[in-house]
Amino acid sequence: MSRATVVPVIRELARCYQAFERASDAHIRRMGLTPPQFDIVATLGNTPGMAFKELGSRTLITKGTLTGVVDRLAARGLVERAASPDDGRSTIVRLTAEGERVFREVFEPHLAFLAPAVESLPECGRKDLEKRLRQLREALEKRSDELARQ
Amino acid sequence: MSRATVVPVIRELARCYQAFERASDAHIRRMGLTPPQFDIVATLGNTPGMAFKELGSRTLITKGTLTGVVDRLAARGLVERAASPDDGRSTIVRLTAEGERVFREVFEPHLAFLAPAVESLPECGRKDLEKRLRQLREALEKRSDELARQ
DNA sequence: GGACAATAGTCCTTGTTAGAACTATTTTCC
DNA sequence: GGAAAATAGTTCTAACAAGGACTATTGTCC
Repeated sequence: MSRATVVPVIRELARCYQAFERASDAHIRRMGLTPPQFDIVATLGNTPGMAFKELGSRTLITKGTLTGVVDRLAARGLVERAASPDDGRSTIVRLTAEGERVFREVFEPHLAFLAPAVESLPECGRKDLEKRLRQLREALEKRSDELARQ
Repeated sequence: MSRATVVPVIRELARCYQAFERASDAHIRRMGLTPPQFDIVATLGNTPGMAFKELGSRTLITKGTLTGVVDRLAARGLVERAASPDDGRSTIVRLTAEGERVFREVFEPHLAFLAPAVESLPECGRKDLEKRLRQLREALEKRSDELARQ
């Protein structure tokens, strides 16, 4: 019974996200970054930097992965680590001047690249979509919680 | 101008998909498979097997990655390779008897696990969501094509 | 019918991913 | 104020991911 209901929604969700990823990733790679690297640079843009912990929770990149991504960005001179003044365990990550330059060069153009697709939906369609996606997300998060509690 | 329009939709899409992935992956891993392995087993279930090429295009796993995933499933005895009778270059992948058993044990229960989340949306909400996701996907695919053509 | 382009899989490299073990620091609480 | 719990990052392992080089076949077309 559940199959006929569940599969089409999940399939469209997965296909739509994968279409987004394919378009987005291809554009990002053309600009010389990997998708997680772009995510980090975009998150750090227009901020004074932030702790690993916060950067990870904003980008949904787990700490073990984040170390490596930040290492590669640091090796390219786009970000730097600094000791936190408040907490000796914590490390602040921030864009270098070169990182700021890349951010400016890459962030808005990427949104501009995606805009035509999003704007092809009518205004009310975008609002609908946002609302339904939020509902489904909340329901899925509840399933995760229930699984974790078992 | 584009930023205020584009970001919220993309954010909800990404968050919803990631919530799906988190829930789905956690459940799949509990059943002893990785997500790509589940994808392969689910795709091969109720079929006589198929070529690498087709399996890759159905699961959106690229050939280089697929070799490794199939290797690991074969090592666990869930799938097997067979020469194609039609084309000497082609290899057929199919479930073993054990793979069929795992498919039956894992596929429907996974849908049943996801069902409560999807069914928390009203019927009309699901239809709406599917429609909007399809529209957005088509527009995103167009962006990919336009990028590739440049 | 034989050179030559196209195709199917494998292998390799670089990067991402989660999660667990580990170290160093901080917080909590008796 | 000191032991114990919690927390922040790093390191490690196994797996996935894309894409390009490579091998073996098959198809094409003069």
